[in-house]
Parts: sequence; structure tokens; C-alpha cells
Amino acid sequence: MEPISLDETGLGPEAAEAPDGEILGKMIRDARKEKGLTLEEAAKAAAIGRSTLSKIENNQTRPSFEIIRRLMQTLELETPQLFVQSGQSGVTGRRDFTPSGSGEHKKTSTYDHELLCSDLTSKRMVPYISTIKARDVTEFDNWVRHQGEEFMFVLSGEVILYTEHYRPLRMGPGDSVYYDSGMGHGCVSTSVEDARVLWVSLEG
Amino acid sequence: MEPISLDETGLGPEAAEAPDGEILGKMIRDARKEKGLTLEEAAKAAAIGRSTLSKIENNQTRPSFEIIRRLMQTLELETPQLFVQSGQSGVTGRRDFTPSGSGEHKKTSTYDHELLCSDLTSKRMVPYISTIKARDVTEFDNWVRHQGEEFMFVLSGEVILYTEHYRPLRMGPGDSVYYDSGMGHGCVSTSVEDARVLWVSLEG
DNA sequence: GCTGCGTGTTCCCTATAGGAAACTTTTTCC
DNA sequence: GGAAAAAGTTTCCTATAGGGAACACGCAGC
Repeated sequence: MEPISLDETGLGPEAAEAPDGEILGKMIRDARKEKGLTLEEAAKAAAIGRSTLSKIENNQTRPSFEIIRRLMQTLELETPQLFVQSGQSGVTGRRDFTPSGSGEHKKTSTYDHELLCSDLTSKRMVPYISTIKARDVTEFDNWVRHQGEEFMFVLSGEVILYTEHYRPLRMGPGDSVYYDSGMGHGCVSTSVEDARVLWVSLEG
Repeated sequence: MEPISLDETGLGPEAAEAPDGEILGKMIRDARKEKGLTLEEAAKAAAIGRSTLSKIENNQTRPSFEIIRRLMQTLELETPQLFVQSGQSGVTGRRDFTPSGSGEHKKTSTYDHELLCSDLTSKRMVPYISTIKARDVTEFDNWVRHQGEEFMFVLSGEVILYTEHYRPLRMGPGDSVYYDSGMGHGCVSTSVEDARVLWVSLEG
């Protein structure tokens, strides 16, 4: 792949645009719409400018990492795909769970996700392990939703899976569940130690 | 006398600072050292400037998302957990909560499959647990093939995953792999006791 | 010592990210 | 329809990201 010269001068502003920037802007716009936020609201929540957000969504800028990080947080976007572009296909695997403390686990408020494959292009399912903080009593006024299906398997700890339309489901190691992830859902740990859950997510 | 001016920006005073910028630079430097690369080499591989990388590592700049993405790729860094899993949403409520254990069993000579959900209609993924007989030395002149993708996660025991196009992959508890199941594959246990493997299969 | 070389840092400059405000488009009223 | 409000875009400006080159430091061998 040809590295893109960052320093092209004299060309039109939009002449040479980011290769996968296309995706980034759309993803963010979709996520914002999904949450029913206006530019103003989302921008304020992420502590960035309204115009900046607009430009990002329209791929008219190359945003900084920090800005994207805030947006991801605000929009509760989770996307390792963004970091991966072209893929070598075939077998990709991951050695056993990385012990926490290796620096890569920065955690969101409640979950700590670890992707189980390095490259997601050309893969339809997304496997990852979540470490769910112990005693995390979250109120589910904002459910997690993403169109598609999800399979969940409890590796360790005790969790309760809350869902929008069904009764909470108490689960322990070895228990599994399959549901439509378009339905609001959220998972909390009820065990003393953190719970570890394997998810396989399928978009669409 | 001039009254104290209110914060006109609405963003708050410190809105611009990177809280964990400290960490970012260190993470990247560690990762680079880990791979034994010099600034020059790493920068070249990521198609960025040497000075840029230096500044990033010393937290003297607020790098763009694109730059970080490239670095993540070349340094094979896991996504910092602010971004995990692609978010897209939609709302549909559909049921199928199937606690594991209620599924059906299917036995073959070498494998013992246990479906992890009772009803497969309206589900695109198929999750099941295989118990692989110990010391099952199979010859793979007839690979297993089925169009689609497969995710495999070792629950217990030691197995070797043989594949048509790649080297055999030795795997233990916690290891996982993702592959195109159209490629011939087969799995044998190498441990004394039976191995238990979780599969999620996606047709297509 | 000096010279070369390899590694990392600093300086300097241009292109541009990001924010506020102006402007345009869309929606929501009447 | 028109007016007002809301949502989104573009303009303009300043601060700075990013790259090249100069610089600094370390460490060989002579």
C-alpha cells in the first residue's frame, strides 16, 4: 500500500482525502443519530466545537486522536476496526488474555474489552472478551444496542444480563445466551471479583 | 468596575488538555522498544516522520487519529480501550434466551457437540461446545469444510488446530482463533484429558 | 583527541485542525 | 404560504500538527 504523502501542497482542499476517512465520518454520524443527539448536543458532551464535529462527520478534516477519543466516549462507540485497514486473511489468533496492566487496557466506565482477533476486515463476526467490573450497579436508562445478533458466554464470575424486553438473567461460568443485540441490553457483575465474558457479535 | 466575566465558551477552562496523554506516549514508546525498532524504522513503517514520532512519544504533541492508527498497526498495539467494538444500533425485540445446557447433543467418533441454543431458526450464528477426545490423532486427508467463518475458543485442554493453508496451531485454554471455514480444518486434542472447545460458526 | 555513524531531539516552516460566528438549510409552528 | 427556531455547514482566524533538516549525544574504531 502506498503511503500517503501528508504534505501535498497546492492541491484542492478535498482533492486528496483520507482513504478510510470515509468510514470514520459515517460511523460517527450514525452513532450520533443513533443516540438522537444533535451536533450541538454531541459536540458539547464531547467538549468539542460544533463545527469541528460537522467537519469530522463529513470527512473534511483529519481529527486528532484526542478528539476522536472523546467522541467515542460520548457516543459510546467502540471500534477497533478503525485501527485496522487492509488485512491479511487466514488464521488469526490471540494468545491467552493479556494480563491487565500491560497498558492497553484503558477501560470505559464499566467494561474492559479485549478483541480476540487483530484484524477485523474480512471478518463478519467480532469476538471479544469483556471484563466487567465487580459490583457495577449501572442503571440502564441507556441500553447498549447495535443491530445484529450476539452470543455471550460467561467465562468466570457471576453476572446479570439485563435486557429491555425480558427479565434479568442471572448467569455463571459456562452459561451462555443468544439474543438480538438490537434489543437494549447491558451486563453487570454481581460477583466479588470481576466477571469475564466472551462475546461474539454479528452485525446486521 | 468590570464584573467578572462569565465563561463565554461554555467549554470550561481545561477542556483542551489531554488527561491520559501521558500514557499514550509511553505506550507507544514501550511498544516500539518491545519490537526492537528505532525511531527511524518505526516511523518509516508507519509512514510518518521521525520527529513526529519522537514528539508523540514524549507527549509533546496531540497527534491525529490517523497517525495513531498507523502506529497502532505497525506496532501491533491493541486498541486502547476507549474504542472497542463497532457500534451500530437498531431496535428489534426478539427472544431467544437459551441458557446453555439445554441444547442437543450430537456425537461423532471424535467430537461430542453440544449446541448452546435450542432453536436455530432466526439465528445466523451457531454456537456450540465440542468435547474433543483425548489423543485423537486424526489424519487430515479429509478436511472439514463448510462455507463460512468460524471462531474457536479453547475452554480447557490442549488442542492443535490443523488447517489446510497454514501451519498447525497449538492452543491452550484461553486461546482463540478465527478462520475461514471454507478452508479445510480439523482439531485434535493433545492433552491427557478431553479438550473442550467453544465454536461459533457463521454460514455463508 | 577526531571522525563517522546511529539514535533521538529541537528548530523552523507550511498546511491544517479546531473553535466562534456567520451563513444556509430544514423543521416547526401559526 | 411566512416567520421563527433548530439543525447543519461554511467562513475566517489562530494555534499547532507534522515533516525535513539541523542539532545533540553516544559509541565505536583509528
